[in-house]
Amino acid sequence: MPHAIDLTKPTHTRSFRRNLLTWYREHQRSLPWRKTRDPYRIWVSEIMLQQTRVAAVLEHYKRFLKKFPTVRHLAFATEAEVLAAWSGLGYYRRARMLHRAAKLVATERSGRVPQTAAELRILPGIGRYTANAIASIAFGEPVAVVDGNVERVLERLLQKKLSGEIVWRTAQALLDLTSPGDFNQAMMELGATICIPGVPLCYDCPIKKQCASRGMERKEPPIPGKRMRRSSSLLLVRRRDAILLQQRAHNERFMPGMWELPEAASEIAREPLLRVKHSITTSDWSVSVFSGPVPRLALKTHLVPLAGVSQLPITGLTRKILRKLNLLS
DNA sequence: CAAGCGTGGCC
DNA sequence: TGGCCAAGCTT
Repeated sequence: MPHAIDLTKPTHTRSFRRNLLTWYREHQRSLPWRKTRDPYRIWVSEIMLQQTRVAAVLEHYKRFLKKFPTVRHLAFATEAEVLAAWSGLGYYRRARMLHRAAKLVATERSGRVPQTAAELRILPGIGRYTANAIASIAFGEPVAVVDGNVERVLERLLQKKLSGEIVWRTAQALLDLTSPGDFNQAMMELGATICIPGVPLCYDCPIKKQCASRGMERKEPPIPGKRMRRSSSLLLVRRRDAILLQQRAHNERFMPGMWELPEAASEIAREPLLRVKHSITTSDWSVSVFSGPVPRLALKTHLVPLAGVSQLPITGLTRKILRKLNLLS
């Protein structure tokens, strides 16, 4: 009968680290941010990966770094350029804060990215997780990370709820001090590919012998949150190779300054060009897109050449619609 | 500390 | 089809 891990026993923690790291080195996914130690590139990846799927990040990461290859390139870009490169990734506040932080690094640190978790933590958009991730992966600082994956892995491993500071202490106690970057990524990789939400794939788990809840079902707390269903009508105005876009006010709380299709009058009776479903944060939208004339009260609208649309920070919904209509690659 | 912030892919 | 997320941070 295998025994569950006891964090106070060095033989247990050693065995855990070895098994996890060996597994990680054999099974890790090949990802672009794992092929570099450039702190700026790792920083960008960590911000993009916040609450965002790897597949979605992959599409944007390469393009973003081609456009902004160094922290200085990013710092000297305009916010609109940065948001345009971020378009589709969501959580645009991340891009604004990354841009602000890059400006700080460029102007106050001669473009040198901070090399410790404590200094990284000061930059806008970098919290405890991100600071520790960059410091451990790029600089080998022995600081543990806790994200959704790590928390789930640890709670299953020890079969108990670990709240607040306790999770961080636990992660730190397990951390491999000689390869903190690989260890942190290994914990997250395990959570993302083996110790997944719902039913975990324990058969393939490298540390199952030490896991207290191995193979046991756990009931995830059901979240009641029901999203609101709403509908809207948008207008597609096309003049030769240009379309009409409208910029959201800069003082909007939600996606300020970003570009989208103007609203159509609600009483349009014709059939829409297109219907799309779109979910954002708290609402599920059913959107109808009509072709039509320039609306009378169109504030802050501009006729934008199709070739220039990709340079603008457009919302994800706008991107989705224009792609469906083959107006955007 | 809970709420708010976006999106596209998956089962 | 549609509910459920995914390498968090800020307020």
